[in-house]
Amino acid sequence: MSADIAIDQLDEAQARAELARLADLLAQANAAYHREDAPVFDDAEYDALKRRNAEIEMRFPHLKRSDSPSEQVGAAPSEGFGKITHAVRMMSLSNAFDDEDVVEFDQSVRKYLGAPGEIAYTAEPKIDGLSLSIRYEMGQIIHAATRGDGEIGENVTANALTIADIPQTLDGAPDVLEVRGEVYMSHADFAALNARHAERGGKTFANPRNAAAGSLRQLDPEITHARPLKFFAYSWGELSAPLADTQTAATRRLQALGFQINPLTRRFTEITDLIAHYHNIEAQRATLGYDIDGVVYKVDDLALQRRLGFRSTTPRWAIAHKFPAELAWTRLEAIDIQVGRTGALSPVARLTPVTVGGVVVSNATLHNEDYIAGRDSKGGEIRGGKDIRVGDWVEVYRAGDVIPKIADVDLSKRPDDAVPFLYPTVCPECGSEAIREEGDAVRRCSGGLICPAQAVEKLKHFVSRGAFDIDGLGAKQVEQFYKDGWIKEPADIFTLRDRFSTGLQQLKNREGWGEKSANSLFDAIDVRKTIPLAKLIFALGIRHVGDSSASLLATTYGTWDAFEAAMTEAQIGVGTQWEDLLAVDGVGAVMATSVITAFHQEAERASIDRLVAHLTVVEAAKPKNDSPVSGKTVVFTGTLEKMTRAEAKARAESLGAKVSGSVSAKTDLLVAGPGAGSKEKKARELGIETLDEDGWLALIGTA
DNA sequence: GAGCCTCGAGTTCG
DNA sequence: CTCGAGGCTC
Repeated sequence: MSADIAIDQLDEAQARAELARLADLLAQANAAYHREDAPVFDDAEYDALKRRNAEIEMRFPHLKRSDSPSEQVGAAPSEGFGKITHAVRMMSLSNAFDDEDVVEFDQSVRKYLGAPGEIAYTAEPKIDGLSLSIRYEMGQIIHAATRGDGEIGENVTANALTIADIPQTLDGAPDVLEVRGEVYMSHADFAALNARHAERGGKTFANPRNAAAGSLRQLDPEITHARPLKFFAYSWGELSAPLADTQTAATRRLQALGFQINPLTRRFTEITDLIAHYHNIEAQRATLGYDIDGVVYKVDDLALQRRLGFRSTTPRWAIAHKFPAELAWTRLEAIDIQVGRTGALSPVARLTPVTVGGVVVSNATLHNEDYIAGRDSKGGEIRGGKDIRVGDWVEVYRAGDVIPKIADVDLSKRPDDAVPFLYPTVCPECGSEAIREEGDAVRRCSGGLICPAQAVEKLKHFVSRGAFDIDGLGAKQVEQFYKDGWIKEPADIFTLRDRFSTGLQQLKNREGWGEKSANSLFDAIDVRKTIPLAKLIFALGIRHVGDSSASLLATTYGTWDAFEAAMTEAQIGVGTQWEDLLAVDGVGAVMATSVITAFHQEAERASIDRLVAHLTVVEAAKPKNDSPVSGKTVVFTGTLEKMTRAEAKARAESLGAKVSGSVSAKTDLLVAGPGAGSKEKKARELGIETLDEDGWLALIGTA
């Protein structure tokens, strides 16, 4: 059989046939494995097939099949890359900008754990590349995904396979292992790559990070193969068995499996030592041979990491201590005012283009009125109280290496005729009065939907990701349609097809629009006529109601009819509807007022009604959580010995319980430690179930 | 009332 | 990514 032919003796036709055969076999094997019935092959056989497949692909990259087994999981990417949902979310890290932030980090860890004694931390350079998660099952690489938004990343398996630092098979790994780390390019390789490109007259990359990102996201793996990418492992996602008890041991284990671990990783028990190591690494920055942008500290003990857990997007047990940002001087040419969806006037600095941290910056945010004036919103000084004037020389940096901001003003170079910036009190877009509420940092246009800028921004929000997300109808198209007078409010989107049976002709005549694209736009719009309640509420763009609050409202009220009826009947500050709204955990008076107002203002309400008439709104599912405490209100009292309050609360909430501070008739369960007093007495009077700490831990299954 | 945490709304460039 | 502010806890 062809399986016996050595790979380097295969001709093209044989290779093609062999790849087809392997794809078929491995697909069967995967199906069997995932159904957990009798595996077709044992591990060693599977392993050998997978390796053979990869090796043939390596030799004949152009023969690689679209359904290649090396890219298993998820749909075959038809356009660009397929998506992969991370089994375990890829978190980001919170940042420390100075030594004091690091001390505070340590204090918050200790406070959360409650007098834990000595705590060891690891410190490692933060590589400036892009993060990658690589999944292995039974020692075989299954897929590799970029971080994406943390939940869903892009399938770059074929490209990851070409990186020498990424093993294709692992010996002695847990059955399921997701290895996480950073893909990067060394300075030397970056320079050589750019030199090669320049020679051929091609475009060069601005910095190693862009080169690494551009290389990993090549659609043709052969190109990626020719790019010298490297990989450091530092973390993991899903695991079928623990790697070790500590961060240090776990990364050593990854090293033993064949991954590169950064050699400057150390373990310390004193914060002063962490900070000393930070400065040590900083001193070596120029000679490392690759870009780093800080040092990451992690609690070493994985049991403590587990106890500390996560905030919404960041772990409590790690922090990135960033190096000071790169700075550059340039001239401020103008200050423009943009008007946002809520009417907020935001100033933007137009700069003489300047390179900062490897990219050319020509705009920078100026935040608000006070920032320009050199005051913070409480009247204190920022930037030494220097105001910013058009014509000034300003020092620019990229906050978080992303958003350009102004750090300083050089008064010695200020032109004699420079005058303080006069912040407009009238909306530059519609001429309505722009009002700054007492105690508010932003000035807002009072024009509402009369203001074209607000109307357009609201429409852009309506079609954005997370809201209606209509394929082919992005910010640009919305702007154009608004200018044409075809779409003035969200409801107009859903009558486009009908109203433009004649207009289609016009649409087709416009550049970039053929009959096909116009029809696919209309189809994409029709698809979204059925919309989940949460997305609809979010799409309305009510101030103070974002993604998360919209979901909250949706699950609280369940249906559009219930929500709409409640908001219509509700009165601000009084009545049962108001009380019900405020009883929702996470809704306060400000948000409640904002929502109710939207449903009571005539024009806005009419617009909402016109929109909803076109839609089928999908009921919001009640959050189902089958933990024994989900939906229960729990109160903790007395001294907890195995966990701190914050920890107990976070754990209970992650299981779907609501944690309250005081016992009332609504309380379902009291957890009382030693020293419990009046709360326990009250619970007894009310006949509320009471448990001690061990009873609670047993109940939630972590005794 | 202060202090945390989370969310919302703003922003840049490739 | 950051700032400001809303909401909740102590």
